[in-house]
Amino acid sequence: MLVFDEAGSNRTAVTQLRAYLAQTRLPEDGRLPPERDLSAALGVTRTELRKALGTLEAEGQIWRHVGKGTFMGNRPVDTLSDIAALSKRTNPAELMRARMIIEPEIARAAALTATPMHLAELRMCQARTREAATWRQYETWDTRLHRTVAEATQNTPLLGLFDMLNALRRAVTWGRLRSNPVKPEPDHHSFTEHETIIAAIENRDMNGAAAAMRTHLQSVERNLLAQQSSEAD
Amino acid sequence: MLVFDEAGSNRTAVTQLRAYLAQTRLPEDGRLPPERDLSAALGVTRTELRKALGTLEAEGQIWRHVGKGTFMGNRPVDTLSDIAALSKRTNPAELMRARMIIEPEIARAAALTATPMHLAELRMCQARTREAATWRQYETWDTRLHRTVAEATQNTPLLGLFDMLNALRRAVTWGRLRSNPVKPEPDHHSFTEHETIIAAIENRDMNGAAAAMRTHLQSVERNLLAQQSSEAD
DNA sequence: GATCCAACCAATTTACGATTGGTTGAGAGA
DNA sequence: TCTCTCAACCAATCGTAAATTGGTTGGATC
Repeated sequence: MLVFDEAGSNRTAVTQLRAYLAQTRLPEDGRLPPERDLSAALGVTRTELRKALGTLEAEGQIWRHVGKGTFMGNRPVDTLSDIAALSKRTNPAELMRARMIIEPEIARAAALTATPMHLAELRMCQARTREAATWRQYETWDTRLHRTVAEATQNTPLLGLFDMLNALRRAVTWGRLRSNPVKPEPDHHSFTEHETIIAAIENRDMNGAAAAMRTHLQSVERNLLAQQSSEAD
Repeated sequence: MLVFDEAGSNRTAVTQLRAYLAQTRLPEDGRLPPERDLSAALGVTRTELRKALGTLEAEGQIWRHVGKGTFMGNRPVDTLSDIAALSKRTNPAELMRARMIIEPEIARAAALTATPMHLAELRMCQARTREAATWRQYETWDTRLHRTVAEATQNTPLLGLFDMLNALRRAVTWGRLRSNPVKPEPDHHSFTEHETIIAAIENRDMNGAAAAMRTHLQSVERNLLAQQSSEAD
């Protein structure tokens, strides 16, 4: 089945179709008539018309979709920058992979651009997580710590991406119940890992910051898998 | 009208409602029964129930919306408007830095997960950019090429982040006019750079893909600085 | 005077038939 | 035997109408 061949018996159909598209005033959305109508209008069979449409589609001049119709121009991309829609089409594992890809790079950038003010806030957040009396408090300061890293990049779009990831995280793991109501243990893995991240940023160690963040997220992932109801980091 | 007062005659309703929420196993989305059903189930009048619901809503424990229903947890935020807000607080240079941080990592991930279908589409997009008769057509296929790389990661959240960056790009550079109306020259830097990126992904060369994407974006940035009205990539 | 109740309102979801591009298989025609 | 045609069918989508749901109102009830 070859759709690029215009030299075959469908040459007339393609030619007729091209002429039709050139002459006809299309509606605002660039939609052309249904195949059944169009084949009758051009006086060709639907099979022939579909071959011609296939040719034009391969050329990128039109695009088609079941139930929608056939349209002039390029196929529009279905953007999914909507949190709610996105959260329904993903899962915690996929989201974790995305974090593992993005957040180390944010930490790397932060190591380059963090100001003393950011470093002070990072230290403050770290202290608060250690002092936390409940998991709820811990999560609050942990979230702020991670966001401060993103703020330290001093890059507004990057911070926006981070916020989007965070919003997704809330939406995806929504409805969970934390099984462990007590506060985090003093030897919780996150404490030392946070320390490593902050130290690397202080030392302007970009590779170290990225690596430390990656290690941290891997620990979080392990915890997430081991204990489904807890995704603290 | 005071919704925080539990000492009034609606105390029983609030108490009953709290007991109901504690005992009942809610559906996955945290939606609780319609007011009419719930009032009957709890044996209280709808007016009373609505008072109690108002109390819990003021406490932030539930949220309601006409036509949707009543749900546990915090009202979800719509980050859709954030694009517009973000675009006002950033600039092309900052956005370019964010792309330089994110997109190489997307290319790296794509090198690992791209399917033959993705590779074929990448090749197709590349051919179309070379055939483009106008800058408009070129940009269309260039955008699709870059998005195909993001799709090749097969990671929904990552694709969402990429779309957000793209939406930002459109918003930030909105209103520009390309000064050069002719089509891209055959030796445009992007052609060979795209080739390098695609080849690296085909060879499963993760580091190569990331490096090639970084190199490409650096070229784009140079062009952006040299010729303000052109940000083709 | 407060509460209850029924009806109504507007936003949203659900249900269902019609439409549309895509596919299959029998039959005609060469 | 091979190709084309035609009709039917399939699944995704659209359009519309009915049902659902939180919010509001006004008279009835205690």
